[in-house]
Amino acid sequence: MPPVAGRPASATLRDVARLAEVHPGTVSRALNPETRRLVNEDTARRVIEAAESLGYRPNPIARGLKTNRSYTVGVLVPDLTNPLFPPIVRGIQDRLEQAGYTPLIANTDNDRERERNDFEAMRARQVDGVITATATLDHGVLDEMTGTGLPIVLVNRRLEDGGFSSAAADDADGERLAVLHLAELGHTRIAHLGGPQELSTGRHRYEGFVAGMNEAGLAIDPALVHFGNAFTGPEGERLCEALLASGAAVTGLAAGNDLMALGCYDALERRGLRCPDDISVVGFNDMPFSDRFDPPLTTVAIPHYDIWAAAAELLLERMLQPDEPARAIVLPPYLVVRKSSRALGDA
Amino acid sequence: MPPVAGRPASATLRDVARLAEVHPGTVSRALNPETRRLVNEDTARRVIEAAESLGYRPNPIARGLKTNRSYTVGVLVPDLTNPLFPPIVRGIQDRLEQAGYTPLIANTDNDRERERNDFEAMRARQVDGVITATATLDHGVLDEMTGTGLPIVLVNRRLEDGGFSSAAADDADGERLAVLHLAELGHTRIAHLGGPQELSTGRHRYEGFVAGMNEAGLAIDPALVHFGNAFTGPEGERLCEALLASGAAVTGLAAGNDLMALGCYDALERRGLRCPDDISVVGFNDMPFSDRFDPPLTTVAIPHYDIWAAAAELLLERMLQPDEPARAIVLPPYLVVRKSSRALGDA
DNA sequence: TTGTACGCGTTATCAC
DNA sequence: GTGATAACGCGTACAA
Repeated sequence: MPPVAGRPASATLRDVARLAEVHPGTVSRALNPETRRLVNEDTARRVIEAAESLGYRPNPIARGLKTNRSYTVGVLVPDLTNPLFPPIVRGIQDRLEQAGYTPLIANTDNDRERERNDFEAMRARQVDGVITATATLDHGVLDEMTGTGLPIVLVNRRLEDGGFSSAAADDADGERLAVLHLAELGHTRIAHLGGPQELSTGRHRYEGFVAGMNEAGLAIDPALVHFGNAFTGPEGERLCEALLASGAAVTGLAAGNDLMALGCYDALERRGLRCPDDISVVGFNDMPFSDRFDPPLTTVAIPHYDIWAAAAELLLERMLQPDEPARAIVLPPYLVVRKSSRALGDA
Repeated sequence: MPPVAGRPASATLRDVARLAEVHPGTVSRALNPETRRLVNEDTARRVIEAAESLGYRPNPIARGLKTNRSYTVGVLVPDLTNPLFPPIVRGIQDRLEQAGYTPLIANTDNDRERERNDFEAMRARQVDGVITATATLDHGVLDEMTGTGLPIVLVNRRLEDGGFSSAAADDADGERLAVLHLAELGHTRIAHLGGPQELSTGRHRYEGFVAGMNEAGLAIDPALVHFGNAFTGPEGERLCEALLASGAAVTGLAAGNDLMALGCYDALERRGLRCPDDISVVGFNDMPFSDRFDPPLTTVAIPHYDIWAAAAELLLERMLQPDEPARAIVLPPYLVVRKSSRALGDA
């Protein structure tokens, strides 16, 4: 024996059987709601009482060995410290727990290698399904995932081809709302400092930007459109810095997300510009505390909790009926106007 | 068979054995680093090759059934959406994963019932240990936990009696720093709007407040000391509101934590008072984005990541050597001065 | 050095 | 309606 401690022994099916004076098989049937009807009511009651008096808890490990299911699902998140994700994890957890599943959460750190590792670790833990929101996910990893035959649900990103179920906000429509908001305020020189275009999120928001500009009858100046390598504050700062340095005339800024918008705040401040007096900024996500920033951020809100509840729902669906076709759920975003945007010339 | 899908069949020990033309037992030995020395080098190599070619992954479920260990640890967190916790979860995860453990994370929502449920669910999943930071944890639940014999580590709270290991910041010293900072700025009418006194966190911070006041040679006015029922924004707002309504003269405010400080901002604003012009506010925790608030919050920072890394370390310790005495690790906090505090009369 | 055999706790499939 | 038995995948005494 290695010098490691096991867990304290706890009551097993057999212990209950002994106490109730029935066969272990009967105990199994009596305790499982699915099969309880197969057993005499009195016997069942006796078994249940015995189980309770012993504080019996079925061992999911043993059960999993037999049923080939772990009642565990993996949740891949790029970065838990991004305030965007915790509410999300909550949504998933709430729904899954109530269906008897336990989520296994992993930070991929937007690192491909870690992503692959985490996925493998989850497979090894016999997860029954995976929900993933990792950003760097390329087709390589996804193909690998598909190959495993595991039910998988994508969150916040959609794949046109693959047979993945997905739950996401309508990013394009959200960005469109942001642009129209700026246009209504009289802005015409509107920039888009977006996220990576390899990500559906980044691409759709850019498409929404284009759509909004067209709808408002505004021309898109290529000099005002730039894409970052990540949806982070530093990237937003870098992009904004470059934009300002270029001397381009800008009065409105549609950032890829709230973190990038925050980065823009920093760049503006460094240049002695003020938001919204000199430049209006609109974010995306309505992340927690965005109402607390200085100035409070005008942003596009998306129903995070709902998205993840939907993702959990989709996963349950696919785990129960793997042969049904994949579904894509798209939820509507909405604009939250705060103090980082104001009418042009309204200083 | 119920209408549920199992996981796709994957290679088992036996498959590897067949391919390598040895007995399954030999495969087990060859693949386990601990026992590899018992097997012929050539055979081992053949086995390993076979395993790789089949993409074999040992089934932790089966392994756990045998070894009575799951290589899984539970992490109980009060509220993942409090930005305080995610970095923390990261710290734990990083350390545990590198030791081969997978964390099982649960939100207790500061709800006793949920807390108990989550703990039970973890026990059922055969976790090898538990790290808990839940606030409402009373002795009842803790006793129950002790009764199970599971290795348990407390985070951010210490229990004088129980034989629990714990990792926490020196809350008292932190609050002392906050008070001394205000005193140095010339404030003499300093209030403490603290958290629940049933929690060691709340109590220690109050003690630190008292210590700091004494050290600064200031009198403590009971009318300026109030405790909330929770470490939340609304509670901070309620307390501050009441304090202001009482007409007490105050110029400095030491809040129970950053969230409560934020609540104070709201109460001040509603009364037409300005921070720091009229009242200086100091928070606790230096939670993410506290530098982004309006005004940026002066607060006591604690080494979150370190605390949780330490917690992970302690848990590993206790899992490997359950008979060693429990240890309490206390880490030093430090002050982060921003714009929510200023010298008295310096408006 | 390797094979054998059993058991971990549970469920499924038979009999009875 | 219930009992007996095998099997899930792996680890490990014990025998060879």
